[in-house]
Amino acid sequence: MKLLVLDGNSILNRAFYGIKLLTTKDGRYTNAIFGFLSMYLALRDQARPDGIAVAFDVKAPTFRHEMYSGYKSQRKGMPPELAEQLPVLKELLTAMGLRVLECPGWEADDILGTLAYSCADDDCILATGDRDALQLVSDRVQVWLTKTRETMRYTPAVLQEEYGLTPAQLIDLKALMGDSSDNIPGVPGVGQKTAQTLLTQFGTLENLYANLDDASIKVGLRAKLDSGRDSAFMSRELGTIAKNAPIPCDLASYVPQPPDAAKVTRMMAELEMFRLLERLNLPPAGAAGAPPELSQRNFTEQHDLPALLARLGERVHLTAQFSGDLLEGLTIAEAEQDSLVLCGTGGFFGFAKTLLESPQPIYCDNSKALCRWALQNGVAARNIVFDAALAAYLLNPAGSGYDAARLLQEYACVDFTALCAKLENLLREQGQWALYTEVELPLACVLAQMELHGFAVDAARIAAYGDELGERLDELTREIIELAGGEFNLNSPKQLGEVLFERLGLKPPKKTKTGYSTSAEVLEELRSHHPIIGLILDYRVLQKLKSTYCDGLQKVIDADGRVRSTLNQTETRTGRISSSEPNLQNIPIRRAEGRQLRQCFVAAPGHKLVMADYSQIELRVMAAMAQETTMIAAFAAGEDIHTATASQVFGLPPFMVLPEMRSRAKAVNFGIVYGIGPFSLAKDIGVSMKEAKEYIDGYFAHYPKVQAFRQRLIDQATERGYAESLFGRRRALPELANSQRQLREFGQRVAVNMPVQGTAADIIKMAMVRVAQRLERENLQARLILQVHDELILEAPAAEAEQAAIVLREEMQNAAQLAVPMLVDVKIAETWEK
DNA sequence: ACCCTCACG
DNA sequence: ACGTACGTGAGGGTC
Repeated sequence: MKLLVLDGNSILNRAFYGIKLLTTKDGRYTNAIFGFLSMYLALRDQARPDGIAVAFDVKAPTFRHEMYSGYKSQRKGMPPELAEQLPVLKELLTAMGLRVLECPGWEADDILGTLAYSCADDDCILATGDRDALQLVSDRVQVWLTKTRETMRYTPAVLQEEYGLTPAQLIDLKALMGDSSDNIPGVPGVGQKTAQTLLTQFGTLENLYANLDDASIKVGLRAKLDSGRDSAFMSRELGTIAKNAPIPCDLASYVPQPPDAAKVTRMMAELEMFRLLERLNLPPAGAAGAPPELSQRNFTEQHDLPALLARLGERVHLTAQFSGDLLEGLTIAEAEQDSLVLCGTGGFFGFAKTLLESPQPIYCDNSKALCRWALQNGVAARNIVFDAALAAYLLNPAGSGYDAARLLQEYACVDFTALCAKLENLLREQGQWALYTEVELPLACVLAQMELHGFAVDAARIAAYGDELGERLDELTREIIELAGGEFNLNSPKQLGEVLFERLGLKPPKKTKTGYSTSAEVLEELRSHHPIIGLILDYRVLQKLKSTYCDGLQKVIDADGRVRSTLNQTETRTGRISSSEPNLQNIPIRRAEGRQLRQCFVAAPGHKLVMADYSQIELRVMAAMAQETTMIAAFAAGEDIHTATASQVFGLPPFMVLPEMRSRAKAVNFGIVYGIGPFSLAKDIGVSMKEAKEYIDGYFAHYPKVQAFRQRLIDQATERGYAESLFGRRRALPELANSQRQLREFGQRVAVNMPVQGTAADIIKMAMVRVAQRLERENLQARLILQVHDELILEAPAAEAEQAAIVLREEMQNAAQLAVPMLVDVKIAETWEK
């Protein structure tokens, strides 16, 4: 049998802090209960257990308090908003027929441990938000670590991969590190990295201490370990989860009882959780009908593919289920019928390959993931003709998610086949079909290839730079604390604000919603008032570089020395691509200190980076769309557009434009695209609002078509309810009809900005598709590896670099024919910095 | 989750 | 009186 055990307190806590505080009409807090139940339902559906137990802590002291008087002594009680939800949840779970376990003198952890231990011949899943439970993992026991967004499933193999340790060694790991939240002492100054290395080398705490004189342990570390010996062993005892809590170990007694439907319904109605009530499969409380769902038949055995394909007819509609890079299942939809779910059992790979390579057009819901899988597995998936997520994104880029289940509800379709048909019709009706088939759909496969290819990094150099920053930060921290006259956490804006504006008595120039602002802008104003300010500004810069870039990047370097970002195609409201985990679109460049990081992004041995960026793409797009002849002429003549603008606005010939004038004109040029006003322009370039207004007026006087264009965009968007790029990308703008002036004005700025930013996004996307196609056509080895909004980076064998540069330039310049030339700067180098 | 801050285009 | 320039993602702190 399979047992699911939930760590009630841990999951409730996650839910409470992970979800915004909500109250019912009569003022009862429900967020934690809601979050808990959502998580429970998700866990139940994924685990499909036979038995379920929910374990809670009780307030009474435990055996750990007897062992160690300081144990959790500083722990704060739970906030009242959470405390009031706890008894309600327990009552509800009991009414649902679930076994709620509490055991005075024992923590919920120990109940988990005991049940896991009881499952000698059964499968057990422990669901908790607490990493401590990982020590319980075994061949039969999985720990599902619930984070707010996702659940990580831990098996011994996953543990080995992540920590390089066995479950039992995790106890020793914690013993060395200590646990400040439990107030458990470890060896002071030993961090996770050090502890991991020691345990990998020595296996256990005992063995480590038996070999403390081993030459591989540095002197300082040895002294730390030696003086922390008692703490470490004490900590291990406290951190070991018990397996003998006095609870029933008869697993059959955990099979859920029939729920008290009336009581559950009443309680859930009082908590105003009607949707969740439906998901519990109890009689509904009177409200709303259930959303349409795919009903499914499960097929785990191998199938007769030709017969299936024949039955499906011309088109194959499928949704794919991935677990990381692993294709776990394919759900094949048949119109007006139940869907077929095929899972990864024997013969599944061959089945999936044949299906994806079959000549029938494939309609899917995540073509990028499918392309990735195909590329990784030597499968030629050339027939993907439709991606529901991409279609829905083009129809509405402001959606909160584009998975098939969500879209089925949103578009009120009975099955995936119907959904695809509906989305296709809408795209055609709205004139977005070309953008869809010629840009977004082929781009998905290009992005898949880019994600897989990754960007090579010089790991040693990142590490060395991180260390250097660490030393400089330590030094700065010392100086700042000394000037501040006492310890505080200078990563905390709240504490920093208190130090600056209360302890040191500086005048706060600006407040945020929640307190004093300590942004760089504010600090810059205060720079001359106290020597600490300059140091804090320096600290901020270095801290950002170290934490986000040095430390952050090092965490995600793959074994082959490359970083692989996720390139999100359905994320932004303007049509841009975004990059995450890691974000490679915001690697520093503007300051010298940050630019060093770009030197860490390199071409693989024997290769070169070929980098190209569009010069002023958004301004060119705007000039072309506005048909502003003066500006178009300046671009056509190859003039420096900021100097040309300054020359217009200041009424001087270009050679008389001073650097100051050019930089002001540049600020106006940028600002115009964002719908800037005098206030912000004044702030940006440090002039009076009056002067800023004169610049803007002067700008429009010399570029009247730009002003007319802006007005036209606003009028059109207001009339139609959406803004639109040159190639038909849309963004709905309900803000334009809002009664609040502030929101309306925001809508107007977006109505101007989106068509410009969106058109630029369209163009570089077209370029990416063209580049990828041409590289393939010309049998070049060069590959796209990154896009940064107006920049494309290729990695090419050194011998191919020149040719790749030509391809890149031509395809980018010719991606779209506008009334202005698209100028592209191309560079070939070893690193991203040059 | 949300805020603040800051990195990029 | 209030807010005031678009689009992102990540880290750290706090609730």
